[in-house]
This record gives sequence, C-alpha cells and structure tokens, in this order.
Amino acid sequence: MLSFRDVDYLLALEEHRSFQKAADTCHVSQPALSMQIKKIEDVLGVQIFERAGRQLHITPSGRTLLDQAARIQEEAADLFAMAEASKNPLEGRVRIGVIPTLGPYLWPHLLDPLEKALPQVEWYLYELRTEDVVAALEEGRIDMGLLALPVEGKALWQEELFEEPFTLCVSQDHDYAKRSFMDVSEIDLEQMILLEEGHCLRDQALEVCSMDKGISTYQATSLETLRQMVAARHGLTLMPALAATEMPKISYVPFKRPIPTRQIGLVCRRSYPKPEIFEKTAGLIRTQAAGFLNSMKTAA
Amino acid sequence: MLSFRDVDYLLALEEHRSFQKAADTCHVSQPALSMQIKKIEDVLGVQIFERAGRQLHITPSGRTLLDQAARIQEEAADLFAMAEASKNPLEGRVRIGVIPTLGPYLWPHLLDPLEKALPQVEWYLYELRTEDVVAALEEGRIDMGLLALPVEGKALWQEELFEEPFTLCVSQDHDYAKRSFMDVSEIDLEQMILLEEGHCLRDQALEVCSMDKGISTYQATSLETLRQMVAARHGLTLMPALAATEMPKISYVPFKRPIPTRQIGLVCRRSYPKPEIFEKTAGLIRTQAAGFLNSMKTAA
DNA sequence: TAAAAATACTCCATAGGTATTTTAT
DNA sequence: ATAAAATACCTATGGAGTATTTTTA
Repeated sequence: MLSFRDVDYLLALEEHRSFQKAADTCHVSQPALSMQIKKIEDVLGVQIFERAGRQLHITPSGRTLLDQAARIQEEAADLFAMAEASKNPLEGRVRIGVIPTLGPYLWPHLLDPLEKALPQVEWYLYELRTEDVVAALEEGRIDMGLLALPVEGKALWQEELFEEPFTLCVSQDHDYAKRSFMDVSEIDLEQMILLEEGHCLRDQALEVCSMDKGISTYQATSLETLRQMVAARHGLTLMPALAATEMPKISYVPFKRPIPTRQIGLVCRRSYPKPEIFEKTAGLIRTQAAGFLNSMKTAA
Repeated sequence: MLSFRDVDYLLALEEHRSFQKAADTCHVSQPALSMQIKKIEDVLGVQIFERAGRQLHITPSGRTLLDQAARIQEEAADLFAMAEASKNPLEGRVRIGVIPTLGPYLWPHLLDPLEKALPQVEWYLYELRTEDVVAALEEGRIDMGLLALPVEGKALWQEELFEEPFTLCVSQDHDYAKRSFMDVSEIDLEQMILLEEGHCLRDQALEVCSMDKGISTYQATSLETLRQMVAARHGLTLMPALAATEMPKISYVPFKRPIPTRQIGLVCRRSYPKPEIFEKTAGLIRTQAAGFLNSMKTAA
C-alpha cells in the first residue's frame, strides 16, 4: 500500500536525481529511501527510475507516473490546507433552521452582528417549522435551530435566549385599539384568528388564552396573512413582540402583568463539533435581543 | 502519515454511514476501521464525522475534506491504471536517435513494419550524429540509437544489424560511370568529396580509402548536398547502399569484392528497462534490411 | 580509490486481528 | 435487550535506523 509520503519520496528523487540528496530533503536515511522507492516500483509493477551506474534516468513509463504523482501531491497538499483552515473552532459553515414566526423579524437584526463576531462563519438559513427543525437537526441536515422552547429532542443541547412578550394585535378600528392595556382574560376568544396547524405560534396562542384545542377559528398560513386579516377587520390575534412592526390599520395593545411570553431558545445536537460557535451565537443573540426588546419597551 | 487506504476508509464510511458496513467493504474489522478513522481525524486535526448516537453525521468541515479525499482517490486510481497500462513489456514510448546518413533512407522502410510488430510503442525519432546519439543515450534523453558501429559507449548494449555496402557515387558524365565494377584502390582520391567533420560517414570513407585524416578535400554538410556536388561534377564520393537512390545525373558504381561496408547497429543503455522492445526492434530491422539489401542486389 | 546505492540486520511503530465493554435505542 | 461503536490487548508487518558490501567512475 502506498502512502502520501511515498509520493513525496518519488518526487524528491525525481528532483534531485540522487538517493542521498532526496533522502536528506525527506529527512530519512538513504537506505530507507532506496527501499521505499523499490517498494513503490514493486507495488505499481513498473520501473520508474533507471539506475545507469552513477546516473539516474527516468523511464518513459516513469515519466507519466511521476507526473500523476505530482498531481496527487497537489491534491493531498490541498487536503491538508483545507484541514488546517477548518481547525479554527470559530470557523466553518453553519446551517441554521429558524421558525417562520421568528426568523423574518429576528434574523435581519442578527446577521450583521453575527458576521462581525464570527467573521469566519458562513451562515446558511433555513426557514422551518419547529418539528422540521428538530427532524433536520437529528438527521444532520442542519446544525442549529432557533425556535420557541420547550422542544422535545432528546439529544439536543438547548440554550435559553430570551422571553419574547406577546401583544394583542387588532385593527385600528377595533374597540380594543383604544385601550392602553389589556388582560388576557378580557380577550373575546370568538374573534381570535390563529395560524394553521403545525406552527408553534398557534399552540402558544391557544395556551396563553387557555383555549380549547378543538376550537374552530379563522386560520392563516403565515404571520403576514394573519396580520392582513386583522387589518381587514376579520378578528384579532396574538403577535410576538419582534413581529409587532408598525403597519397601517394595525394597532398593538400591550398586556397587563403578568405579560404572556414565549421562551426563545437556540438548540443543536449535543455532539455538534463546534460548541464554541454555538455558545458565541447564543450569547450574541441574547445581547442583541435584550437591547432590541428594551428599546421597544421604552418606545412604548 | 496518511495512506491511500485511509482515503478509501473515509469514503467508504461516508458512503455507508456505518463503521461495520464500511469495514466490510474495505475487508477489515470494524475496530480496525474505527481506529483508522480516528487516526485520520487526528492527523488532519479535524473532526470529519459526528457520532450522534446511532446516527453518523458529516461535519461541515468534513464535507469539504471528504470531497477533496474523493478527488485524491480518483487521481490515485489513475496512477494505478497508468501503471497497469505500462506494465506491458512491449508498450511504451521509445525515443530513438538515428544518424543523418542512415535515418532518412532506412527509417521510412521501418516505420510501418515497426508499428505493425509493436503496435503499443510510440516512436520519437531524433536525427543526431554518432557522438550526440551516444551522449543523449548516456544522459537518458533518448532510449535507443541506430548508427554505424563500433561505438565507444561503455554501458551500451549493442546489437549488430546488417552490413551496409558502399558504392561509388559519380556524375553520369564521369569516366568511372561506364565501369560496371570498381576497386577501391582505383579511386582517384584527389576527386573525393567528404562530409564535414563530425559525420561518421566521413571517417568511414577515409578508412575505406586509406586516406590521410589531414587530407583537404571538398566538404559537404549533408549527404544530399554531397550528392548534388557530385551531380554538378565537383567530384565523387562513397555512398552507403541505402542512400544510393536513383537520381538524374548520378551513377552508382559497385565495388569489386571485398566490398567495403559499414556495420550498422542498434544500441541502448544496458539498463534500459524494456529489453523486449529493444530486441524485437533489432530483429525487425535485421529482417527488413536483409530483404531490402537483397532486392537491391538482384536489381543491380 | 572514492562516491553512491544496495544489502543485511535490528528495532519499533502501528495497522490489524479478537475479545470485551460501553453506549444508545 | 440489542445492536453498533469504542476500548483493550496482542500480533505481525514493514518502515526506518546503523553498519556494511557492492558497484562504477
């Protein structure tokens, strides 16, 4: 069996045309090199070097084999260079799955700080619902998940990031719009619009309002559709704080204490090989979110 | 140090996502493969596979390294394929040096039969004077030499091929042109034209005619110039039989016995690694030349 | 005779085997 | 409880060293 070192031996001998000199540059003894060259020629079954007395010639077959060996040496050097480059614990490609009710509102605020804090990381963003995030994580298709806790994955490492408050989202014309505060118990559940099955936000809303699972209400396929339905006076809904962006015809009414929230977290497999990236990412999102949520509070 | 087998291990594990199955296809035990994979990751300093319980994932860094490993495997496979192809003792590239007073007249008759007898050989023809043939052989720039013997190379393997007779080459108008035979001693040496210094044919002519080395005569830089000078009635010369082609204004007068000849031979380094090609080539030239010279004799 | 490479031998690192334990489902 | 991988331990191949012989210029 040939090793990468054998390739070096071949090319050193080709270059120096002397077993002694080639052995020196390879930092081995001359007999060691001689025997390895013989072994290589044995393994390949081809004479590569022609020992003509004091001179060393390269056979025509050897010529093509040495050229190929040089190609292999290059590819091998590339392999080691790549390995070297990816040794950095803060370097790599990270595929991150984010739930649709959070990603579009949080990620834009994260990208710049993340690229500043982890300049060697390439981010690949996937928008997936909670269960798909978990499945993709467990199947190794993504490396991290950004979603609402709790999450049922066994082998997942979870970091709590921040509590995202809910606000009530109503039409500007709605009675509630005049209120400066609402209590959850005051909501007319008949008017609630929910996201369709599969979005965790739907379950969160049901829980916050202590609604029956089987309840039939209007359903929306995305948070933006949901908001449009509210604007069109088809009802009201719970809106996560980060998604509560100012829009025409829409009012957000804050809740009285205790303010309902959902727990946002970052998850990855326990065996994920770059925990440094995971922790730094979690820390950064925490800081960013704290600042962001705080500025919203003061603005309100 | 990594070996080509390690590359196979990596790619087998990538394919099967199971140490046991990968080990089976590599015909080693599962622990052997496990340890080698660990060694490879150690050597590269990068975790390539992520052992997540029963599942095996490929790390983002591992992905690029495995792709590179696949490239190396391809190049290595090519190396072995090339080696396999050149194992044939009758296959290869042969660089052959031929003297100018022989090559142009003999080689055209050889090429077809050679390609028929040795279809796997690629011929590279070099036209060189004797001393350059020897030097190129000794320096490994060519593999065989086709020239007039004797030749002084120490480490050269020589095969006698055939004796090439000389004829006298005169102008059609020359007195000698009417003769059906000449004796060497009858030649008027004053009229001799020779090739310039460096051509072995010059020395052969001097020897055949027992002429003084210092003799000053007309000189020509090639056999064709020489023939043109004869045609222009500037003198006469010795012409090797194969070069004695019919031409306007030129007559060739055969010599009486003992007919002067030069010994044509094929040489290569004793260490030349494809002696089969050398011997087959020598045998073929012998046969061809015999037939060729015979047909000339009967024609005369 | 002097150089360079090949050979002889010795040693040790390590690849690979078998048996067993650990781990995760 | 089962299946898969890791660990422990042993063996043996072969890579590399030193000393020496052979070869050739």
